[in-house]
Amino acid sequence: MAQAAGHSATGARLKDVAEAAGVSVATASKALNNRENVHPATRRRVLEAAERLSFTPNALAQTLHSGRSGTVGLITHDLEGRFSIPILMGAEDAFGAGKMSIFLCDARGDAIRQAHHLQALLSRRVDGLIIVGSRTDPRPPVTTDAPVPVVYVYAPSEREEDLSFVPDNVGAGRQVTEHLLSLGRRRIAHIAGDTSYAATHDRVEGIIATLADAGLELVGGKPRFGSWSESWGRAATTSLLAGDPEVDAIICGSDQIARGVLESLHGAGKEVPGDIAVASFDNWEILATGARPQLTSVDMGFTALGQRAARAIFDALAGRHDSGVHTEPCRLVVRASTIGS
Amino acid sequence: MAQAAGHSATGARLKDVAEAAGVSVATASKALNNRENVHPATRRRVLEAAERLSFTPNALAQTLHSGRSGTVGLITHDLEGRFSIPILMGAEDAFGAGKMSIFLCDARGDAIRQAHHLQALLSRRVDGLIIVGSRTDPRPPVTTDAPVPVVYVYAPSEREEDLSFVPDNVGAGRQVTEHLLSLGRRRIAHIAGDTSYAATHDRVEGIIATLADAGLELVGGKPRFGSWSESWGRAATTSLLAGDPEVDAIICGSDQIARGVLESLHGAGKEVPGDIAVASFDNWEILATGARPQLTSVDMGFTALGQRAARAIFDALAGRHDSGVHTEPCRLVVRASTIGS
DNA sequence: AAACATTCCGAAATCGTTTTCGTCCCACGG
DNA sequence: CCGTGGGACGAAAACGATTTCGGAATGTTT
Repeated sequence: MAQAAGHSATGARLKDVAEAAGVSVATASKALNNRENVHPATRRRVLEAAERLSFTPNALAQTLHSGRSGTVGLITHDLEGRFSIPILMGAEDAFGAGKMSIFLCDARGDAIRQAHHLQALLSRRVDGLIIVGSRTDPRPPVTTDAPVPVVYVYAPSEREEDLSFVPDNVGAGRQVTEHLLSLGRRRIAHIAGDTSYAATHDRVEGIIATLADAGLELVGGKPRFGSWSESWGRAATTSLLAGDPEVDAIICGSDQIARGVLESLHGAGKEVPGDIAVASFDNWEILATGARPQLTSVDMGFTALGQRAARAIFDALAGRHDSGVHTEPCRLVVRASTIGS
Repeated sequence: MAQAAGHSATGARLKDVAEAAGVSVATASKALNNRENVHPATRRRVLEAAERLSFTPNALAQTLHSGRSGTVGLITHDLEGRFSIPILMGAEDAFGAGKMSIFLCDARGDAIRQAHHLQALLSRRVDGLIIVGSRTDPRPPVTTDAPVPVVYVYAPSEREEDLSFVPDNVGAGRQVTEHLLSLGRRRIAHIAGDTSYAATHDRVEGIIATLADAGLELVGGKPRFGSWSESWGRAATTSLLAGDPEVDAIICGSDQIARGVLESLHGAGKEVPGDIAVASFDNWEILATGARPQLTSVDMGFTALGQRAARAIFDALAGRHDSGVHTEPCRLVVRASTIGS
């Protein structure tokens, strides 16, 4: 039991460095932090000692003293990491390499778990919080009186005073529609996703508005709502071709739906994009580039969202507060399903 | 500049609670931590005060004093979060709700970034480290003298003294082969993934050994190596059918490959699983359940790996050290691509 | 040589918590 | 009535770093 755990040597403390260099801890601290009033020779001795002992400052003690931990918490509700990993990476980038570390916690859509993680993060004195939702519908704020800046990503907060960043789904709908129109497609159908999602309706809005600007409307008059699945894509395509065989482009609510659509079109003997062009949303690489032909898809820009969130926290920390729901532009990635070779 | 930042109220400190309750901080601490020698009435007063001020102990100060942070670091090299998120969730589960928090950092396969994250985590005094690789090939240890227990997951460390947990790819190959044999399939082919991956060869080993036990060998005599892509699945299937048209089952190196295989089989007019059964590895839900028919696939058990890693860190913290590469069993998930309705 | 300005350095306070010792007071037995 | 034991509480020392402020040593003027 009381055996030597071996790991007791938690590394050198500043005190050890100071002793090795023959100075006080105060001087050692100043030397290491490039404070003034330290003799060059002394500084050198301290630096050497620190190097020799491979000294690493205890970030906890630093935080305790300064009140800043150089840490932000990221609470996600995204079970697959589909959103959170790119957002995490974007945030890490924006925080400049090494200046900040990110605590990622998975709340799994559970309010209890979320509350627990929130309190754990705050008690570790994170300097900011990023909350990632799993859908773009507004959600209740995670707290109303956090002592640090909070930024919502993907799912905006219902509170106006809060700051949120979401992808521009309406714009995404516009972009993909304009792309198809520019290719000369005029009989465009939309096989949408789950109608309970705000993202679904935003995309529809962008699509319909763009068509209207061109004096057109959707084939069949309205979108076909269903679910975010390949099987829905297959089923919808079958019924679409039966009812409106002259369609020349299909916008799909997601890459998954598009995969089903492609399969059905292939089975029906339709050429893509020769007979019918196919485009979708999400740009989920594994699905979009695995498809045949590869899918034209709108990238939702998760990395950019993460960067925006990180910068917003930086700004808030500097006293520049912001609020409201900000939309971030998406990016159309054109592949062979719309402009075949 | 020097304007009130607004967030100065970092919450109540123990000192505030003590004053509100009319006791010393020492007594307040004892009351909150259920130490003895505190009068019940006093304890009640303290608890009420803490409640009223919504007091949250500063975990940093606690860690500084106790040396235990209740935190583990998870450094991942998995860009997509495909492995790390399930592993993270498994670890969180094993650490009992709320006892431990997990710091997730993405090193993106970059040694510099990894070193930086390592030092950041250690300086925050994590109690343990979990290192997640992106492939099962042995990798150089992240450090040789960490002051805390380190566990490698998915990619094992090259050092024998280190502790690693990896999925049992050989066993996975066995399981899927036995499944097909039990269904009466005898002419089994294997369209494998990238030959540079250790996982590829482990799976091949399991498959060939199991076939040998049954007095069989692979159709074509050996696996067909390629890449982890749908297009490879399509291409390999075409050449396979041309050379060995009597094949009655195909084991695919990944779900992605399987998707390509299914598509080619469909195009060739083969029924799945009527004419040919298809099975694969990874059980990537989005791919496996979206396929038609849905894919029988071997789940690599990431969550279980995360749990094992967490328990190992717990054990090491308790003085029970372990080492070597431990394999964790995988789980065959049977779907329609092998046992059609 | 005295007065003064410069450097350079160290003692001590601070951050918020836990824990170890005292100290105080009350009740009890002798 | 006095000594004693023990329960309740508080002062203070950790934990490891930063920062303020005062003091010592050196150098520069008259």
